Amino acid sequence: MSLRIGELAKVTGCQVVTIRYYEKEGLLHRPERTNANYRLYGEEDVERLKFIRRCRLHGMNLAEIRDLLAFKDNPTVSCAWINDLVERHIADVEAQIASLEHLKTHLEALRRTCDGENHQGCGIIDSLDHGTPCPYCETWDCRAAGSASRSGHTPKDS
Amino acid sequence: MSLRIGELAKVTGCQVVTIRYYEKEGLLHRPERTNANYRLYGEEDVERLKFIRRCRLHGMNLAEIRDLLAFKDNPTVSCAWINDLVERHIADVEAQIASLEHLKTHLEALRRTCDGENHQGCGIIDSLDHGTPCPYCETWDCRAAGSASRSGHTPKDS
DNA sequence: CGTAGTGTCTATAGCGACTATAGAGTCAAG
DNA sequence: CTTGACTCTATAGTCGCTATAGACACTACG
Repeated sequence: MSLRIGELAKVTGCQVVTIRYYEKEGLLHRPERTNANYRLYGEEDVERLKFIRRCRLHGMNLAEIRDLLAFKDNPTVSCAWINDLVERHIADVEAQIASLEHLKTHLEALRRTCDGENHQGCGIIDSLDHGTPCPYCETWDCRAAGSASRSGHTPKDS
Repeated sequence: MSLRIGELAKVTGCQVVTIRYYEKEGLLHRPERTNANYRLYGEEDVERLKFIRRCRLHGMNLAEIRDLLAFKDNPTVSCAWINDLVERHIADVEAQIASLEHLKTHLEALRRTCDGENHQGCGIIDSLDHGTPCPYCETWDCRAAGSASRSGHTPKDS
């Protein structure tokens, strides 16, 4: 039961290029090759890749997944740090939610400042021009990138 | 009243390198220069940069901000698209929040699967190994990057 | 006058997790 | 023998910065 990379992609829902990328990053082992130099994967590889994808769905980054895989391959020490990892992720996710909730209230306030008729300039542009009424946000250390803040919502040096 | 780049950075809370980056990206105009080739900024530049930063805090990306600045510089057409833009951002933020809420429930379930004592292997690793009990997430099209999903939480090809 | 410290300049590379592209080789079916 | 689908490697691009290197400018101090 050997799969080529396209078949592995299909059964795991992962892109072919991403599989090669994971190999390059050391998350997946280097698989056997056919005579034509095609990669050949077995059941273990399928499970390993599924594990990786599940971790990604849980918001873990590749470095964390590398650590988890290393532990899985060789569970010598206590797994307490894995609990800590999950705890940190929960806290991080909570912070992101709070940040996004706050952003949402701002965007909703912004939307209400213009009726889209442009008879007297755009109310949204005006609001953006004159700052927000929220004292918290004036110093909001938000490094949002289209997807809003990662760093949370901490006021900085007032 | 002319500011050098470091002073502009200070009054706007923006990094010096970021200011230069915005100039390169065409968001800020090319400023005057001193004899020593130092950039010199005026009041207008301060306001323009503050506008940009406010937009970033509202989760807008640089392309969107470029459009907003172009409109501000030359508000000829209807501003209805700005309303649409804000609406889209609100929808996007809502989707992200929903996705993160869902992720949070998963992480909390995950945390409960291990007591950190490692007497019989790690429960968290086991859970990650065997998939999640949530049928929704099995096909979760989540492109999470540490900061969780951007693309939302849409089941794909069941 | 020299020098130390700070600020500025340009150009280039790195981050993370992919994604896209180019150009070549492999293989089965018609 | 050609077509098309698949695979290979290597490299560059995405986004919004951030970091680094090496050079120049300016002020203060001795």
